[in-house]
Amino acid sequence: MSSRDPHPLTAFAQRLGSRVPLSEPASAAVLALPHSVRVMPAGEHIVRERDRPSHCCLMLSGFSYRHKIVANGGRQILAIHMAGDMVDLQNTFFASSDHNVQTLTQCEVAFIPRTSLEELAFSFSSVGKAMWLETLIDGSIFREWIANVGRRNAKQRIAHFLCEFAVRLEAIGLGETCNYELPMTQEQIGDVVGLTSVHVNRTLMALDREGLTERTRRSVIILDWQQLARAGDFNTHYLHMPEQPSALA
Amino acid sequence: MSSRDPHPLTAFAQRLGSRVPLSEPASAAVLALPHSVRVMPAGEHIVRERDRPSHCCLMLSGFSYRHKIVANGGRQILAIHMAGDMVDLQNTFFASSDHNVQTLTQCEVAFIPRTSLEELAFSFSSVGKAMWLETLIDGSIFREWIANVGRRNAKQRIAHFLCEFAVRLEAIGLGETCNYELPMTQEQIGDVVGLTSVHVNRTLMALDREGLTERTRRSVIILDWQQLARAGDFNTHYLHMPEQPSALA
DNA sequence: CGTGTTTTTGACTTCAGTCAATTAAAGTGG
DNA sequence: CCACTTTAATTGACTGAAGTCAAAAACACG
Repeated sequence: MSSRDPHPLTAFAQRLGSRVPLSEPASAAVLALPHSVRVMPAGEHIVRERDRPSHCCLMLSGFSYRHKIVANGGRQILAIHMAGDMVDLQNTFFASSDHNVQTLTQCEVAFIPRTSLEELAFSFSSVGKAMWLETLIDGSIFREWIANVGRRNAKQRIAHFLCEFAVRLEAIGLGETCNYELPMTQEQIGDVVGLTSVHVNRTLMALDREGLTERTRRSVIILDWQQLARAGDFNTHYLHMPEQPSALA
Repeated sequence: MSSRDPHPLTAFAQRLGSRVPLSEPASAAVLALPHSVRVMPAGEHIVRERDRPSHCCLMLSGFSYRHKIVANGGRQILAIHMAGDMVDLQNTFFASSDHNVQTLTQCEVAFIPRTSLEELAFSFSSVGKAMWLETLIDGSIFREWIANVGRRNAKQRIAHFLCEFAVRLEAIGLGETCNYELPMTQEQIGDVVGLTSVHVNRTLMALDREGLTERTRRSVIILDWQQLARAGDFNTHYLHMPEQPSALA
């Protein structure tokens, strides 16, 4: 997943293959996708609302986020993306993007022409199905976030987010479930869960005080996974992972 | 869209065709999909969480909704579906559903075997692309709902929902944008926008008092569309409609 | 008509937001 | 390595939007 990988698209091919088994030629076709790799600094826009992106962007390393700005200037983060995620399948088929995508940390991203991706999806139905599944899983996560923000209180929302991030990180082999770096400010966490940074701070400290977590700066240690998952009403079902991660078996 | 339609799938074929132009044979293949039509009473489950649906369900008439139940028993509605919507593309490709789908009113639904739909999608890339677009639009609406529930206040959330419902209804030729039936109780509206029924009631009455709407029981009359859209921070962009409805031009 | 929803209203509570100040950490350039 | 700036985290006092509880009024429906 780093720039020293033999081929930048290997991780992507593996991800697709974990959804739907890919034949040799299908797998080769994925790796043969035309692409250009770029390193982007933190805080840079990958896609802006109203853009018509001609390229789809695949995360190779680092973290990015999608967000919308609402009337009073408030920002809502809609998704966090990490290595292996196709950031912009959502927008490439639309006339124009309905939201922004921005890097959270420094990122390596591979830009793939929309048309090549589309051709590939329809020449290899296994690849097409795997890509479709990816977008369906994105949708499933969106639904869980609607429920998180709409019907859970501050403690539940934040605990849920901490669990989701942990599980997704582990699924791609970065960091352990119970000890990881969360590359976000408390303000950004607030924009994920629909709270103010002040209240995020108070809630995070309460989780620490209750012995569920232990934070130092950006590092999160989950001391009691079971408790935190219970507190956050968290369950991996909606992530539709190929296999359950060990910690939750 | 009613049972007196010559063919129950006509509306669906038209919907797909409005996303991506369909050739004669592609269109014929859509109409040739095996299916069985059922009339379901209000309040019935179409899909339950953890189900593995073998059929995908297409709305022919009536309204249904997806929802999740959270830890404290609260319910969050994730989407409202109306005639022409594919209700369960989301779940048919997963091992098991991650949420419930239930009828809101009496509905006519066509059940289509998952496998037939999948075959069709990959034998006609136009159909496949149109279906993919449908799921991407669902995703776009989910994202807007995250922002609605996460970052807007009660008045904005409800105004936004009233606008969205109006536009979607008009897009399928049921009711006018500014005068329609909303087939939901205030409790259900609350479950859409993440508020209690009491607060929904107070907010709806405030909109009436301000002269933006006029309600009698389930009927909604929008007296000032511009104002209501502004109040709800509503903009049709995220609906990615083939053409803009007249009222918003 | 009576019965069960649904809507409406009022009084009171609470969770989360606001505003503002303080502390801590992370860079930055000399 | 140290002053200097900037950004992020933390804390406190106060406010306010939305929730809770409970009862009354208005409908819908058999």
